[in-house]
Amino acid sequence: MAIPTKKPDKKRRISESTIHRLSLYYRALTLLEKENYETVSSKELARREKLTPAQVRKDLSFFGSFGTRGLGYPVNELKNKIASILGIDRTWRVALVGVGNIGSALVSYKEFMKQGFQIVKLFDNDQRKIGSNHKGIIVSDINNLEKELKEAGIELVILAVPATVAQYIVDNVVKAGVKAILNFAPVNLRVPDDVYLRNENMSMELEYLSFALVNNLSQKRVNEG
Amino acid sequence: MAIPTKKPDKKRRISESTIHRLSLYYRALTLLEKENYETVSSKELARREKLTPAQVRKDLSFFGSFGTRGLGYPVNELKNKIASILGIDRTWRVALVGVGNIGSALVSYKEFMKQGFQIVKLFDNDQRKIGSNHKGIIVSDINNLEKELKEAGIELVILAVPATVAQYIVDNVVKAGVKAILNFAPVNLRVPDDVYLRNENMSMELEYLSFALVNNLSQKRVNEG
DNA sequence: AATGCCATGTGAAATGGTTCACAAAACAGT
DNA sequence: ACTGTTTTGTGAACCATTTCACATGGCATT
Repeated sequence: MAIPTKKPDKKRRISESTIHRLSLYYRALTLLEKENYETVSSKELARREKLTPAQVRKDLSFFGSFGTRGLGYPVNELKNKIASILGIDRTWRVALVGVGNIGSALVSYKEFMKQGFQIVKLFDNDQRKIGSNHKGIIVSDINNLEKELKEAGIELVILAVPATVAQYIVDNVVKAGVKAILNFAPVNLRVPDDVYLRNENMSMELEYLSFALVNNLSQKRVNEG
Repeated sequence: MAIPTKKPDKKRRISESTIHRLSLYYRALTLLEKENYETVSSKELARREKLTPAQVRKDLSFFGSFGTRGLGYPVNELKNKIASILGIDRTWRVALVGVGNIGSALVSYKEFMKQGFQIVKLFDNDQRKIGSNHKGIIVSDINNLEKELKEAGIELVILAVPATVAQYIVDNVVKAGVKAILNFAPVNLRVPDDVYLRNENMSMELEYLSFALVNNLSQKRVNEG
């Protein structure tokens, strides 16, 4: 019997930071599970991801109450619950556009697969790449993007193309009805309000380190982005 | 004659978000420069990076006053000023550890070079990779890590190794006196207080998208992480 | 059944970040 | 020189997030 832990509160808006920390908790719990822990306290979870126990409890409390006072949280149960909240208790059909440096690396990136993100289509505009095989996937012609995204039932697109063509491709991805895009190009893309766009800017963290070095920061906070 | 725009205020702590936005401003200014703009308003800068004009002005005001009332900011001058704040008005000697999927991609990643991050050393533990040439750099044996990092005067290390060995390598990187590390492994690493560590977790943004899709978020904020 | 202990869940307080709103400054046109 | 227009720079107000602190609930032991 499933006991509803908390009535869903439509009013409360969950912050981006909280969601990012859920990813960290999920990672920590996966490890704890491997280490055969049955339960874990907010204190231990916090220690493992350099957070505070109060933060852990507050984050989880937005979604229900999963712990037992005096005992802590059941590792496996909490892990599953977080997976369900994040929507990674299923598989997502992902297409990757741009089989260059970054793109090729991402096809083989095992973390994606582990979390249910299955790359099932590849696209490029380079005739030498089109038709070639990457990890069992044949690279499609970018000109068939819209059609093939629809046919393959793609729900999520990863963009690893040069900044100059990114907007053009995004427009076509949107036309194909895809509602979630992860962009690696260092450019700010325009999408309609009903499409989720996130950017992964790998230079940004290097720049932060550079800033920290030249300014001799004492704060030193670990970013988990 | 250099006119000090503002007395350095040791009290004020600059937030991480502000620094990340400086990266965005820098990127926008680089483009504006190419488009031959001489000046730019906070309004236009904000529009280009999906921020508010007040935010742009506030961010910049932490570091001085660079604009002219009624006119806006001088594009080239502001760009240089931000580069100086971020510490990317120079080159950094970078080593990359782990020449696998991600590592190989990063060696060829042009954005790093553009911002002054020069990858000058590569390390791996795989005998088949040691000695091989990637973009003109010979891959060194991970066993010589500490010694070669020192010899090469490395200031910053990028870690692209499996999570299981990341801590061991970080310990050696720290021993070599490196004070800034960018970690791609999905694991929380321990470093001394005087070492800056940042994590690049590529699954995190995908998980955020997944969360957004299953929860039908209306907020939809672009993350520039 | 009662006691002691431990760790959650959560309002309230504190802190931190963003937006507002306007005075001040600079330029253009007359 | 004056007027109008524009846009900066910045305290103050507002809003969001984090931390605090403690009542509550559950387990274990006797």
